[in-house]
This record gives sequence, structure tokens and C-alpha cells, in this order.
Amino acid sequence: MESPQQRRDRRRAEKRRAIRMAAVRIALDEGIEAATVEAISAAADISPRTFFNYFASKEEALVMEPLWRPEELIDLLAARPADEPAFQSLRAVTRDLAVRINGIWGDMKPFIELRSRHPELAAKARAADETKLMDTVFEVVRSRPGVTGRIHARVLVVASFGATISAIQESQESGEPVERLLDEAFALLEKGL
Amino acid sequence: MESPQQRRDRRRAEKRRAIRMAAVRIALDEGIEAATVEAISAAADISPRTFFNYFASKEEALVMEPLWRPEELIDLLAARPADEPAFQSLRAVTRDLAVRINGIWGDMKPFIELRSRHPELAAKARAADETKLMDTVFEVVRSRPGVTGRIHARVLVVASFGATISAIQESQESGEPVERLLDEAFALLEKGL
DNA sequence: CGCAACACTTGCAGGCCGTGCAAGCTTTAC
DNA sequence: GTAAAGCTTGCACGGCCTGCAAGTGTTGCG
Repeated sequence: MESPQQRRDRRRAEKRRAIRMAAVRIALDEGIEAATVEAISAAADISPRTFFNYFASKEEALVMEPLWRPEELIDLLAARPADEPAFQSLRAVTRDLAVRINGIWGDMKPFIELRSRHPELAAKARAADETKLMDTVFEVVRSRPGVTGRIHARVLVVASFGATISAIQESQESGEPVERLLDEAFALLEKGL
Repeated sequence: MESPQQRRDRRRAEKRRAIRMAAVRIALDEGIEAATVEAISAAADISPRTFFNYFASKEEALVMEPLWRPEELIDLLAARPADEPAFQSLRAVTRDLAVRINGIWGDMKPFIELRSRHPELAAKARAADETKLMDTVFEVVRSRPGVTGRIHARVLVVASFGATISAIQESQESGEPVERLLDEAFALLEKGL
């Protein structure tokens, strides 16, 4: 059975999704300046005030849900063998996560289209939680064997994230499979630039 | 002598700087929520409307001027030998530019302090012009010899930028010289992770 | 069932950001 | 000295976002 709490969570998630869809549809069909909170709320059949019970900002509704949450990433890293080199752990973990994209590729399409028309959307949204993501991973990587110092850890993290995002972006533009591009990117990093 | 246009430009730059200083001082002394456009304008002795003749947004006044402009970076890359490997060009250019930081370290201090208290400031400001910066460099790197494809170029750029920013951040936190950390970071990338 | 606790939605009021416009003022050009 | 060009400012307005309190549904329990 479904507990009342689960029920509430599910309905909430559904409504959040519905609002998002309305927002993106307006932004794509009528231009981003037409996607005001008022217009989105009307389309989603809620009051403008309620919109902010679901999203902390208008922008949040116009970008896709982040693919990775910090806690999840930390769990996955912790699940790797403790003596595995940090670089290989990052490689394995980001590969697992990136592959998940293939399953939701269809859902991502409108967001990708919108982002390509308005790059500032992705930039701002990304910066906010991506730096936090990298900071948390940085803390994990620091304590791995073979990591000689803080700058080493920083470079490992920033290069791995960069490779992952590059592969995803390139895959979106060229249509090549994410896995192949990801392997190519990490192989370059492994063998040296 | 000074042409009238130069004179105007200079006065404008001075005023911009003065407004910035007022903004950062308020944000540091009284908290960031006290740094409203109204308060900043009053402190800088201009009208709130005029504030927006100098800055497109309030945030712009609270972060430091970007260290690198795209055109400048492209010029510097173009000045490198055309047959130099892309990685070495990036290494040399970012090193030159990063060293410039040592000359303006003092001016940067308030901004660094403010950014450390409010990370979202740096995140948003950075994302906006940093992605544009990387896109332009990407185009240059793509046409360098030895760059085998788009993903190769992407990884080169994102890793180099990541290394540079890591070195700068680490230097700010640890006090070690930027050059040393930069060398260490690029050496890691060169030999492979 | 009935009632109390809880969660969700909404309106209202208000602060803040950012922009177009037009009026005034200062500097520059001839 | 006068016209053109640039800068500053006030005004009005639209849009984002928040706290608060009132209203409406939902849940849990006797």
C-alpha cells in the first residue's frame, strides 16, 4: 500500500512536473519573456503565490532537475573499493550516472532546446549547485590514497566533472552515444594531455 | 594630452570603481542584504537610476571585474607558435594571465572576502561570462594541430580552465604562490591522472 | 462519526530589481 | 555663441519574491 506521506510526495512531484512542463512550453512557444510567473501559474492552474511553494525561483522551473544530488554521488563513491585510485572511482561513478541519461533523454529534449536558445539559464542554474557538488566530492577525494595534496584533489575533481559535462554536451550536439564520448574524454585525461 | 573621449572614459572608470567600492564596503560592513541599490547609490552619491547606467545588475557591482576578456585570450593564443601543441599554448597563456593576479592581489581582497561569505555571488557571475570564454577558446583550440576531434578540444579547454581556477582558489585559501600551484596542476594534467 | 492536528492553497501587502522615457544639465564641437 | 551630443535624474511601471494570516482540504484517533 501507499502511505499518506508517500501519497502526498507523489502528488507533489506530479504537480511540480506539471508546472515545469507548462513553464517550458510557454517559454518555447511564446518566447522566454512571455514565461512570467503569472503566465506559468495560469497555465498550470494555480495561483502565482502557490508557484513559489513548488519552486524557489522562476528559473528553477525552466531548467531540468539536476542529474546528480551530492548525497547520491558520495554514496556511490563510498561504495567503490577504498584502495581504488581516485581517478578510476570518479571515472566509474560518473559513467554509471551518465548512462542514466539515456533513459530520460526524451524528457530532456525540451529543456535542451530551451537552454540552447538561452544559455544564461543553464549557466546560472548550473553554477549554483554544481560548485556545491564539486566541493563535496572534493572532500571525499582528498582522503583517497595516492592523492598527494589539495591541488591534486582539486584537479582530479574539476577535470572529471569537466570531462563528464563535455561528453554530455557533445553528445547532445552530435548525437553520438554518451558512453563512447565519456570513455574518450576520460582516456585523454588518463594518458595525459 | 588627453582627448575628450579619453577623459570621459577615465572619469567613467573612476566612478564605476567608486560605486563598486561603496557597494562592497556596505555588503561587508552591514551584511549583503543591506547592500540594496538604494543604499549603494546613496553611499556613492548618485541616484538609483544612475547606478544602472554603470552596472547592468546589482550583482555586477559586487564581484570583481573579470580577469580575462575573450578577445584578449584569443589574441594571446594567436600569438603562440601555430605548431605548438594546444595544451602547451593553453598552459603558457593561462600562466601569463594568472601571474597578473599578483599585481592586483590587494584590490581583490575585499571581493574575495565577500565571495567567501556568499558563494552564490561568484557562482552566478562566473557562469555567465566563463561559459562564453570557454566557447571562444574552444573554437581556437579545435583548429590546432594534434587535436583529434571535438571532444578532445573540449577536454583540453575544460581541463585547462579547471586547473587554472583551482590554482587560483587554492592560492587564495592557502596563501601559496599562484605560479607554483598552477605549474603543479598543469603537470598533473600533462602526465595523466 | 466527530474533532483536533496538520498540510496545502491563496490573497494581500510590500520590498526590491531593472527599464523606457522624457526633461534638464554639462560638456564638446564648430 | 550656439547647436549637438552625452550624462544624470525623476517618474512610472512591470516583474520577482516573501511573510503573514485566513481559508480549505486531509489525516489520525477516540
